[in-house]
Amino acid sequence: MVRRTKDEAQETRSHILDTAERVFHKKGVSSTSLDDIARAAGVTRGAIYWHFKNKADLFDALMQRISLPLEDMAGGTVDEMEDPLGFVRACALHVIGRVTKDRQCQRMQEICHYKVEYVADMEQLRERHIECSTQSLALIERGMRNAAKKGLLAPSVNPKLAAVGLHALVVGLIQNWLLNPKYVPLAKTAEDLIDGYIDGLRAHQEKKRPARRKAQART
Amino acid sequence: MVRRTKDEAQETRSHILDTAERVFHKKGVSSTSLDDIARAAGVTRGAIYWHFKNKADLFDALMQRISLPLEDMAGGTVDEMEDPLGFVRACALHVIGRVTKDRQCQRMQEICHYKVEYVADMEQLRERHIECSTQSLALIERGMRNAAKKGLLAPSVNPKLAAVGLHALVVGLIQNWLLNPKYVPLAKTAEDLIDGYIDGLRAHQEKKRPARRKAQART
DNA sequence: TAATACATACATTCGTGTATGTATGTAAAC
DNA sequence: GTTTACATACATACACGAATGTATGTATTA
Repeated sequence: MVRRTKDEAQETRSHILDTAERVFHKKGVSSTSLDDIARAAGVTRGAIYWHFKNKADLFDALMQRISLPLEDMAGGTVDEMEDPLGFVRACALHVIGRVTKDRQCQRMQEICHYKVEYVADMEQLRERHIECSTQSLALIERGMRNAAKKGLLAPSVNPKLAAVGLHALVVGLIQNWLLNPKYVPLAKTAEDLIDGYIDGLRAHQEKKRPARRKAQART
Repeated sequence: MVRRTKDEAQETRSHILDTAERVFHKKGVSSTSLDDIARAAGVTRGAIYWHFKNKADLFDALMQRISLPLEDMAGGTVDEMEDPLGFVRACALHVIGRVTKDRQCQRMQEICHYKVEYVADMEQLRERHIECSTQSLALIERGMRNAAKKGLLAPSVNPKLAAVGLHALVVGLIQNWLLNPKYVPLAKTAEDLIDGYIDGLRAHQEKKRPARRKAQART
Protein backbone atom coordinates (compact mmCIF):
# COMPACT_ATOMS: atom_id res chain seq x y z
CA MET A 1 0.00 0.00 0.00
CA VAL A 2 1.37 3.34 -1.01
CA ARG A 3 1.45 6.78 0.54
CA ARG A 4 -1.64 8.76 1.20
CA THR A 5 -3.15 12.21 1.25
CA LYS A 6 -4.31 13.75 4.50
CA ASP A 7 -7.86 12.57 4.17
CA GLU A 8 -6.78 9.04 3.43
CA ALA A 9 -4.50 9.13 6.45
CA GLN A 10 -7.47 10.00 8.63
CA GLU A 11 -9.32 7.08 7.12
CA THR A 12 -6.45 4.82 8.05
CA ARG A 13 -6.46 6.22 11.55
CA SER A 14 -10.11 5.65 12.17
CA HIS A 15 -9.94 2.25 10.54
CA ILE A 16 -7.25 1.35 13.03
CA LEU A 17 -9.49 2.60 15.83
CA ASP A 18 -12.46 0.59 14.59
CA THR A 19 -10.34 -2.51 14.36
CA ALA A 20 -8.74 -1.99 17.76
CA GLU A 21 -12.19 -1.69 19.29
CA ARG A 22 -13.21 -5.03 17.87
CA VAL A 23 -10.00 -6.80 18.81
CA PHE A 24 -9.93 -5.36 22.32
CA HIS A 25 -13.50 -6.44 22.76
CA LYS A 26 -12.69 -9.93 21.65
CA LYS A 27 -9.33 -10.59 23.27
CA GLY A 28 -9.11 -8.06 26.07
CA VAL A 29 -6.84 -5.05 26.09
CA SER A 30 -3.77 -6.42 27.82
CA SER A 31 -3.49 -9.59 25.80
CA THR A 32 -3.91 -7.80 22.50
CA SER A 33 -0.63 -6.87 20.87
CA LEU A 34 -0.26 -4.00 18.45
CA ASP A 35 0.57 -6.57 15.86
CA ASP A 36 -2.78 -8.25 16.44
CA ILE A 37 -4.48 -4.98 15.67
CA ALA A 38 -2.27 -4.20 12.71
CA ARG A 39 -2.89 -7.59 11.11
CA ALA A 40 -6.62 -7.34 11.69
CA ALA A 41 -6.64 -3.89 10.15
CA GLY A 42 -4.51 -4.91 7.19
CA VAL A 43 -1.67 -2.54 8.03
CA THR A 44 1.62 -2.88 9.88
CA ARG A 45 2.66 -1.70 13.31
CA GLY A 46 4.40 1.15 11.54
CA ALA A 47 1.05 2.68 10.71
CA ILE A 48 -0.13 2.36 14.29
CA TYR A 49 3.03 3.87 15.70
CA TRP A 50 2.68 6.71 13.23
CA HIS A 51 -0.78 7.63 14.46
CA PHE A 52 -0.43 6.67 18.13
CA LYS A 53 2.32 6.73 20.70
CA ASN A 54 1.63 3.25 22.06
CA LYS A 55 -1.21 0.99 23.10
CA ALA A 56 -2.31 3.18 25.97
CA ASP A 57 -2.45 6.18 23.67
CA LEU A 58 -4.47 4.18 21.17
CA PHE A 59 -6.89 3.13 23.86
CA ASP A 60 -7.17 6.71 25.01
CA ALA A 61 -8.08 7.77 21.49
CA LEU A 62 -10.74 5.07 21.51
CA MET A 63 -12.21 6.52 24.66
CA GLN A 64 -12.08 10.08 23.41
CA ARG A 65 -13.98 9.45 20.22
CA ILE A 66 -17.07 8.28 22.06
CA SER A 67 -19.01 9.58 24.99
CA LEU A 68 -19.82 6.96 27.55
CA PRO A 69 -23.49 6.55 28.40
CA LEU A 70 -23.11 8.05 31.83
CA GLU A 71 -21.36 11.03 30.32
CA ASP A 72 -24.28 12.41 28.39
CA MET A 73 -26.84 11.82 31.05
CA ALA A 74 -28.91 14.92 30.52
CA GLY A 75 -30.40 13.43 27.43
CA GLY A 76 -34.10 13.68 28.06
CA THR A 77 -36.28 16.48 26.80
CA VAL A 78 -38.04 16.94 30.11
CA ASP A 79 -37.72 20.32 31.77
CA GLU A 80 -35.59 19.93 34.84
CA MET A 81 -37.45 22.44 37.01
CA GLU A 82 -40.94 21.79 35.78
CA ASP A 83 -40.86 18.05 36.47
CA PRO A 84 -37.72 17.06 38.37
CA LEU A 85 -38.66 13.42 38.81
CA GLY A 86 -39.53 13.19 35.13
CA PHE A 87 -36.13 14.67 34.45
CA VAL A 88 -34.13 12.11 36.44
CA ARG A 89 -36.31 9.41 35.00
CA ALA A 90 -35.48 10.60 31.49
CA CYS A 91 -31.78 10.72 32.35
CA ALA A 92 -31.76 7.16 33.60
CA LEU A 93 -33.74 5.85 30.66
CA HIS A 94 -31.59 7.74 28.21
CA VAL A 95 -28.44 6.14 29.59
CA ILE A 96 -29.93 2.67 29.49
CA GLY A 97 -31.37 3.34 26.06
CA ARG A 98 -27.99 4.27 24.65
CA VAL A 99 -26.18 1.27 25.99
CA THR A 100 -28.85 -1.14 24.84
CA LYS A 101 -29.18 0.37 21.37
CA ASP A 102 -25.84 1.83 20.32
CA ARG A 103 -23.64 -1.14 19.48
CA GLN A 104 -20.41 0.83 19.67
CA CYS A 105 -21.26 2.29 23.03
CA GLN A 106 -22.14 -1.17 24.18
CA ARG A 107 -18.83 -2.64 23.04
CA MET A 108 -16.84 0.10 24.72
CA GLN A 109 -18.84 -0.34 27.89
CA GLU A 110 -18.15 -4.05 27.86
CA ILE A 111 -14.48 -3.39 27.34
CA CYS A 112 -14.39 -0.94 30.22
CA HIS A 113 -16.24 -3.34 32.49
CA TYR A 114 -14.78 -6.72 31.66
CA LYS A 115 -11.93 -6.42 29.20
CA VAL A 116 -9.45 -4.00 30.74
CA GLU A 117 -7.57 -3.63 34.00
CA TYR A 118 -7.53 -0.30 35.78
CA VAL A 119 -3.80 -0.32 36.48
CA ALA A 120 -0.53 1.18 35.30
CA ASP A 121 -1.09 2.77 31.89
CA MET A 122 -4.84 2.48 32.30
CA GLU A 123 -4.96 4.02 35.76
CA GLN A 124 -6.35 7.16 34.14
CA LEU A 125 -9.41 5.11 33.26
CA ARG A 126 -10.29 4.78 36.91
CA GLU A 127 -10.16 8.52 37.38
CA ARG A 128 -12.27 9.08 34.31
CA HIS A 129 -14.76 6.55 35.56
CA ILE A 130 -14.89 8.23 38.96
CA GLU A 131 -15.32 11.68 37.50
CA CYS A 132 -18.05 10.44 35.22
CA SER A 133 -19.92 8.83 38.10
CA THR A 134 -19.53 11.89 40.27
CA GLN A 135 -21.00 14.17 37.64
CA SER A 136 -23.95 11.90 36.99
CA LEU A 137 -24.60 11.66 40.69
CA ALA A 138 -24.49 15.44 41.03
CA LEU A 139 -27.00 15.82 38.23
CA ILE A 140 -29.38 13.29 39.71
CA GLU A 141 -28.99 14.72 43.17
CA ARG A 142 -29.91 18.17 41.91
CA GLY A 143 -33.05 16.71 40.40
CA MET A 144 -33.88 14.96 43.64
CA ARG A 145 -33.40 18.15 45.63
CA ASN A 146 -35.66 20.03 43.26
CA ALA A 147 -38.23 17.30 43.63
CA ALA A 148 -37.98 17.48 47.39
CA LYS A 149 -38.37 21.24 47.30
CA LYS A 150 -41.53 20.82 45.33
CA GLY A 151 -42.84 18.26 47.76
CA LEU A 152 -42.78 15.49 45.21
CA LEU A 153 -40.78 13.16 47.44
CA ALA A 154 -42.02 11.38 50.50
CA PRO A 155 -40.77 13.28 53.54
CA SER A 156 -38.83 10.28 54.77
CA VAL A 157 -36.67 10.30 51.65
CA ASN A 158 -33.18 11.73 51.75
CA PRO A 159 -32.53 13.27 48.30
CA LYS A 160 -28.83 12.47 48.24
CA LEU A 161 -29.40 8.83 49.12
CA ALA A 162 -32.22 8.65 46.63
CA ALA A 163 -29.79 9.85 43.98
CA VAL A 164 -27.09 7.40 45.03
CA GLY A 165 -29.65 4.65 44.87
CA LEU A 166 -30.92 5.52 41.43
CA HIS A 167 -27.41 5.82 40.09
CA ALA A 168 -26.42 2.47 41.57
CA LEU A 169 -29.56 0.92 40.16
CA VAL A 170 -28.75 2.12 36.65
CA VAL A 171 -25.13 1.05 36.90
CA GLY A 172 -26.07 -2.32 38.29
CA LEU A 173 -28.71 -2.93 35.66
CA ILE A 174 -26.32 -2.12 32.86
CA GLN A 175 -23.58 -4.26 34.30
CA ASN A 176 -25.79 -7.28 34.79
CA TRP A 177 -27.26 -6.89 31.35
CA LEU A 178 -23.83 -6.71 29.75
CA LEU A 179 -22.82 -9.82 31.65
CA ASN A 180 -25.89 -11.81 30.76
CA PRO A 181 -28.17 -10.07 28.27
CA LYS A 182 -30.54 -12.99 28.11
CA TYR A 183 -31.57 -12.85 31.75
CA VAL A 184 -33.56 -9.63 31.53
CA PRO A 185 -34.49 -7.87 28.31
CA LEU A 186 -33.33 -4.54 29.64
CA ALA A 187 -34.61 -2.48 26.75
CA LYS A 188 -38.15 -3.70 27.44
CA THR A 189 -38.12 -3.58 31.21
CA ALA A 190 -36.06 -0.48 31.88
CA GLU A 191 -39.09 1.77 32.11
CA ASP A 192 -40.81 -0.42 34.64
CA LEU A 193 -37.66 -0.86 36.68
CA ILE A 194 -36.87 2.84 36.86
CA ASP A 195 -40.49 3.78 37.44
CA GLY A 196 -40.65 1.21 40.21
CA TYR A 197 -37.80 2.91 41.97
CA ILE A 198 -38.97 6.46 41.42
CA ASP A 199 -42.55 5.72 42.37
CA GLY A 200 -41.20 4.40 45.64
CA LEU A 201 -39.74 7.81 46.37
CA ARG A 202 -42.91 9.74 45.61
CA ALA A 203 -45.07 11.45 48.13
CA HIS A 204 -48.20 9.38 48.46
CA GLN A 205 -50.77 12.03 47.69
CA GLU A 206 -52.30 9.83 45.08
CA LYS A 207 -55.04 12.13 43.93
CA LYS A 208 -52.99 15.23 43.33
CA ARG A 209 -50.20 14.19 40.99
CA PRO A 210 -50.81 13.52 37.29
CA ALA A 211 -51.62 9.96 36.36
CA ARG A 212 -48.56 7.77 35.89
CA ARG A 213 -47.96 6.91 32.29
CA LYS A 214 -47.39 3.27 32.91
CA ALA A 215 -47.27 1.28 36.10
CA GLN A 216 -45.23 -1.87 36.60
CA ALA A 217 -47.07 -4.69 34.95
CA ARG A 218 -48.08 -7.64 36.98
CA THR A 219 -46.33 -10.97 36.40
CA MET B 1 15.53 -21.92 52.32
CA VAL B 2 15.61 -25.67 52.78
CA ARG B 3 13.11 -28.44 52.25
CA ARG B 4 9.92 -28.73 54.17
CA THR B 5 7.51 -31.12 55.77
CA LYS B 6 3.97 -31.41 54.47
CA ASP B 7 2.55 -28.87 56.84
CA GLU B 8 5.25 -26.40 56.00
CA ALA B 9 4.56 -26.94 52.33
CA GLN B 10 0.94 -25.99 52.92
CA GLU B 11 2.14 -22.89 54.69
CA THR B 12 4.24 -22.03 51.68
CA ARG B 13 1.27 -22.59 49.45
CA SER B 14 -1.05 -20.32 51.35
CA HIS B 15 1.68 -17.75 51.76
CA ILE B 16 2.01 -17.68 48.01
CA LEU B 17 -1.75 -17.24 47.74
CA ASP B 18 -1.77 -14.38 50.23
CA THR B 19 1.04 -12.68 48.41
CA ALA B 20 -0.51 -13.20 45.00
CA GLU B 21 -3.71 -11.61 46.24
CA ARG B 22 -1.85 -8.50 47.33
CA VAL B 23 0.22 -8.23 44.18
CA PHE B 24 -2.74 -8.86 41.87
CA HIS B 25 -4.65 -6.21 43.74
CA LYS B 26 -1.84 -3.73 43.34
CA LYS B 27 -0.65 -4.37 39.79
CA GLY B 28 -3.54 -6.15 38.12
CA VAL B 29 -3.57 -9.79 37.14
CA SER B 30 -2.30 -9.67 33.59
CA SER B 31 0.65 -7.39 34.25
CA THR B 32 1.78 -9.39 37.25
CA SER B 33 4.38 -12.00 36.40
CA LEU B 34 4.90 -15.13 38.41
CA ASP B 35 8.32 -13.79 39.24
CA ASP B 36 6.73 -10.69 40.76
CA ILE B 37 4.73 -12.92 43.07
CA ALA B 38 7.67 -15.16 43.85
CA ARG B 39 9.91 -12.24 44.81
CA ALA B 40 7.21 -10.66 46.93
CA ALA B 41 6.66 -13.96 48.68
CA GLY B 42 10.35 -14.60 49.19
CA VAL B 43 10.39 -17.76 47.12
CA THR B 44 11.27 -18.61 43.53
CA ARG B 45 9.07 -19.44 40.60
CA GLY B 46 9.99 -23.03 41.23
CA ALA B 47 7.86 -23.02 44.35
CA ILE B 48 4.92 -21.53 42.50
CA TYR B 49 5.16 -24.00 39.65
CA TRP B 50 5.35 -26.78 42.19
CA HIS B 51 2.05 -25.80 43.80
CA PHE B 52 0.22 -24.42 40.78
CA LYS B 53 0.08 -25.22 37.12
CA ASN B 54 0.32 -21.63 35.92
CA LYS B 55 -1.02 -18.16 36.66
CA ALA B 56 -4.59 -19.04 35.74
CA ASP B 57 -4.47 -22.03 38.06
CA LEU B 58 -3.08 -19.86 40.83
CA PHE B 59 -5.83 -17.33 40.32
CA ASP B 60 -8.39 -20.09 40.36
CA ALA B 61 -7.06 -21.28 43.70
CA LEU B 62 -7.41 -17.71 44.96
CA MET B 63 -11.05 -17.71 43.95
CA GLN B 64 -11.76 -21.10 45.43
CA ARG B 65 -10.48 -20.30 48.89
CA ILE B 66 -12.99 -17.51 49.41
CA SER B 67 -16.68 -17.17 48.86
CA LEU B 68 -17.67 -14.03 47.06
CA PRO B 69 -20.19 -11.81 48.82
CA LEU B 70 -22.96 -12.64 46.38
CA GLU B 71 -22.28 -16.31 46.88
CA ASP B 72 -23.34 -16.55 50.49
CA MET B 73 -26.34 -14.36 50.17
CA ALA B 74 -28.64 -16.15 52.55
CA GLY B 75 -26.75 -14.78 55.48
CA GLY B 76 -29.45 -13.18 57.53
CA THR B 77 -31.19 -14.87 60.44
CA VAL B 78 -34.61 -13.78 59.33
CA ASP B 79 -37.11 -16.53 58.58
CA GLU B 80 -37.75 -16.57 54.88
CA MET B 81 -41.44 -17.45 55.03
CA GLU B 82 -42.35 -15.51 58.13
CA ASP B 83 -41.03 -12.19 56.87
CA PRO B 84 -40.00 -12.42 53.20
CA LEU B 85 -39.18 -8.74 52.82
CA GLY B 86 -37.12 -8.85 56.00
CA PHE B 87 -35.36 -11.83 54.50
CA VAL B 88 -34.36 -10.17 51.25
CA ARG B 89 -33.41 -7.09 53.22
CA ALA B 90 -31.14 -9.19 55.41
CA CYS B 91 -29.61 -10.84 52.34
CA ALA B 92 -28.79 -7.52 50.74
CA LEU B 93 -27.37 -6.06 53.93
CA HIS B 94 -25.36 -9.17 54.61
CA VAL B 95 -23.70 -8.95 51.21
CA ILE B 96 -22.90 -5.29 51.62
CA GLY B 97 -21.75 -5.87 55.16
CA ARG B 98 -19.29 -8.50 54.10
CA VAL B 99 -17.73 -6.49 51.34
CA THR B 100 -17.41 -3.40 53.49
CA LYS B 101 -15.97 -5.19 56.49
CA ASP B 102 -14.00 -8.21 55.32
CA ARG B 103 -10.79 -6.83 53.85
CA GLN B 104 -9.91 -9.97 51.95
CA CYS B 105 -13.35 -10.20 50.40
CA GLN B 106 -13.03 -6.57 49.48
CA ARG B 107 -9.66 -7.03 47.79
CA MET B 108 -10.88 -10.00 45.80
CA GLN B 109 -13.97 -8.10 44.78
CA GLU B 110 -11.84 -5.19 43.63
CA ILE B 111 -9.65 -7.55 41.67
CA CYS B 112 -12.65 -9.16 40.00
CA HIS B 113 -14.15 -5.79 39.15
CA TYR B 114 -11.19 -3.69 38.13
CA LYS B 115 -8.01 -5.71 38.04
CA VAL B 116 -8.69 -8.64 35.75
CA GLU B 117 -9.92 -9.20 32.22
CA TYR B 118 -12.61 -11.76 31.54
CA VAL B 119 -10.87 -13.30 28.54
CA ALA B 120 -8.86 -16.33 27.48
CA ASP B 121 -7.65 -18.10 30.61
CA MET B 122 -9.99 -16.07 32.76
CA GLU B 123 -13.09 -16.69 30.67
CA GLN B 124 -14.28 -19.07 33.37
CA LEU B 125 -14.53 -16.08 35.65
CA ARG B 126 -17.34 -14.69 33.57
CA GLU B 127 -19.30 -17.90 33.86
CA ARG B 128 -18.75 -18.03 37.59
CA HIS B 129 -19.87 -14.45 37.86
CA ILE B 130 -23.00 -15.16 35.84
CA GLU B 131 -23.87 -18.25 37.83
CA CYS B 132 -23.37 -16.37 41.06
CA SER B 133 -25.64 -13.56 39.93
CA THR B 134 -28.27 -15.95 38.71
CA GLN B 135 -28.42 -17.76 42.02
CA SER B 136 -28.67 -14.57 44.01
CA LEU B 137 -31.40 -13.36 41.75
CA ALA B 138 -33.29 -16.60 42.16
CA LEU B 139 -33.08 -16.31 45.93
CA ILE B 140 -34.29 -12.74 45.97
CA GLU B 141 -37.01 -13.49 43.50
CA ARG B 142 -38.31 -16.29 45.69
CA GLY B 143 -38.45 -13.86 48.57
CA MET B 144 -40.33 -11.35 46.48
CA ARG B 145 -42.83 -13.92 45.33
CA ASN B 146 -43.44 -14.98 48.89
CA ALA B 147 -43.93 -11.36 49.82
CA ALA B 148 -46.36 -10.89 46.98
CA LYS B 149 -48.27 -13.98 48.03
CA LYS B 150 -48.63 -12.53 51.51
CA GLY B 151 -49.83 -9.24 50.14
CA LEU B 152 -46.80 -7.39 51.37
CA LEU B 153 -46.05 -5.86 47.99
CA ALA B 154 -48.01 -3.15 46.28
CA PRO B 155 -50.19 -4.79 43.64
CA SER B 156 -48.50 -2.84 40.87
CA VAL B 157 -45.16 -4.45 41.68
CA ASN B 158 -43.83 -7.29 39.55
CA PRO B 159 -41.88 -9.60 41.88
CA LYS B 160 -39.31 -10.61 39.30
CA LEU B 161 -38.55 -7.04 38.35
CA ALA B 162 -38.45 -6.06 41.99
CA ALA B 163 -35.81 -8.74 42.50
CA VAL B 164 -33.82 -7.67 39.48
CA GLY B 165 -33.92 -4.13 40.77
CA LEU B 166 -32.77 -4.97 44.26
CA HIS B 167 -29.97 -7.11 42.93
CA ALA B 168 -28.83 -4.38 40.56
CA LEU B 169 -29.01 -1.86 43.37
CA VAL B 170 -26.75 -3.95 45.59
CA VAL B 171 -24.31 -4.65 42.77
CA GLY B 172 -24.21 -1.01 41.74
CA LEU B 173 -23.72 0.21 45.29
CA ILE B 174 -20.83 -2.14 45.86
CA GLN B 175 -19.22 -1.27 42.57
CA ASN B 176 -19.45 2.47 43.12
CA TRP B 177 -18.19 2.13 46.63
CA LEU B 178 -15.19 0.08 45.54
CA LEU B 179 -14.45 2.68 42.89
CA ASN B 180 -14.72 5.64 45.19
CA PRO B 181 -15.19 4.71 48.85
CA LYS B 182 -15.13 8.32 49.97
CA TYR B 183 -18.22 9.36 48.08
CA VAL B 184 -20.73 7.45 50.19
CA PRO B 185 -19.94 5.71 53.46
CA LEU B 186 -21.68 2.55 52.37
CA ALA B 187 -21.44 0.81 55.72
CA LYS B 188 -23.39 3.64 57.33
CA THR B 189 -25.95 4.24 54.61
CA ALA B 190 -26.62 0.74 53.36
CA GLU B 191 -29.60 0.23 55.66
CA ASP B 192 -31.28 3.43 54.57
CA LEU B 193 -30.60 2.74 50.92
CA ILE B 194 -31.95 -0.79 50.98
CA ASP B 195 -34.90 0.19 53.15
CA GLY B 196 -35.64 3.02 50.78
CA TYR B 197 -35.94 0.57 47.94
CA ILE B 198 -37.89 -2.06 49.82
CA ASP B 199 -40.28 0.43 51.35
CA GLY B 200 -41.05 1.59 47.84
CA LEU B 201 -42.27 -1.90 47.02
CA ARG B 202 -44.51 -2.26 50.04
CA ALA B 203 -48.24 -2.24 49.99
CA HIS B 204 -49.34 1.07 51.43
CA GLN B 205 -51.57 -0.17 54.19
CA GLU B 206 -49.69 1.96 56.65
CA LYS B 207 -51.59 1.05 59.76
CA LYS B 208 -51.41 -2.70 59.45
CA ARG B 209 -47.72 -3.54 59.07
CA PRO B 210 -45.29 -3.34 61.98
CA ALA B 211 -43.54 -0.03 62.49
CA ARG B 212 -40.38 0.35 60.42
CA ARG B 213 -37.27 0.13 62.51
CA LYS B 214 -35.62 3.12 60.98
CA ALA B 215 -36.80 5.44 58.26
CA GLN B 216 -34.52 7.27 55.88
CA ALA B 217 -33.23 10.30 57.71
CA ARG B 218 -33.88 13.70 56.31
CA THR B 219 -30.96 15.65 54.86
C1' DT C 1 15.76 -45.23 48.93
C1' DA C 2 12.23 -43.02 46.83
C1' DA C 3 9.35 -39.21 46.83
C1' DT C 4 8.84 -34.47 48.25
C1' DA C 5 9.54 -29.49 48.07
C1' DC C 6 11.57 -26.58 46.36
C1' DA C 7 15.90 -23.64 43.82
C1' DT C 8 18.56 -22.96 39.70
C1' DA C 9 19.53 -22.83 34.91
C1' DC C 10 18.24 -22.79 30.18
C1' DA C 11 15.74 -22.34 25.85
C1' DT C 12 12.22 -20.16 23.51
C1' DT C 13 8.68 -17.22 22.41
C1' DC C 14 6.51 -12.77 22.23
C1' DG C 15 5.94 -7.92 22.34
C1' DT C 16 7.85 -3.55 22.26
C1' DG C 17 10.28 0.47 20.67
C1' DT C 18 13.08 2.44 17.45
C1' DA C 19 15.83 3.05 13.49
C1' DT C 20 15.70 3.08 8.81
C1' DG C 21 13.88 2.77 4.09
C1' DT C 22 10.80 4.63 0.65
C1' DA C 23 7.19 6.21 -2.20
C1' DT C 24 4.16 9.90 -2.40
C1' DG C 25 2.25 14.66 -1.63
C1' DT C 26 3.20 19.59 -1.46
C1' DA C 27 4.95 23.96 -1.66
C1' DA C 28 8.40 27.12 -2.98
C1' DA C 29 12.04 28.50 -6.32
C1' DC C 30 13.31 29.42 -10.82
C1' DG D 1 5.61 24.42 -15.73
C1' DT D 2 9.45 22.05 -14.03
C1' DT D 3 12.49 21.18 -10.73
C1' DT D 4 13.92 21.04 -6.00
C1' DA D 5 13.42 20.24 -1.16
C1' DC D 6 11.19 18.65 2.40
C1' DA D 7 7.35 16.60 5.02
C1' DT D 8 4.04 12.91 5.22
C1' DA D 9 2.47 8.20 5.76
C1' DC D 10 3.50 4.43 6.16
C1' DA D 11 6.47 -0.57 5.69
C1' DT D 12 10.47 -3.14 7.03
C1' DA D 13 14.12 -4.66 9.91
C1' DC D 14 16.47 -5.09 14.14
C1' DA D 15 17.73 -5.13 18.98
C1' DC D 16 16.26 -5.79 23.44
C1' DG D 17 13.98 -7.27 27.67
C1' DA D 18 10.49 -9.81 29.78
C1' DA D 19 7.87 -13.80 30.75
C1' DT D 20 7.02 -18.49 30.28
C1' DG D 21 7.65 -23.48 30.68
C1' DT D 22 10.65 -27.07 31.51
C1' DA D 23 14.60 -29.62 32.71
C1' DT D 24 17.69 -30.45 36.13
C1' DG D 25 19.93 -30.15 40.69
C1' DT D 26 19.54 -30.90 45.67
C1' DA D 27 18.57 -31.24 50.41
C1' DT D 28 15.10 -33.10 53.31
C1' DT D 29 11.59 -36.27 54.83
C1' DA D 30 9.05 -40.39 55.32
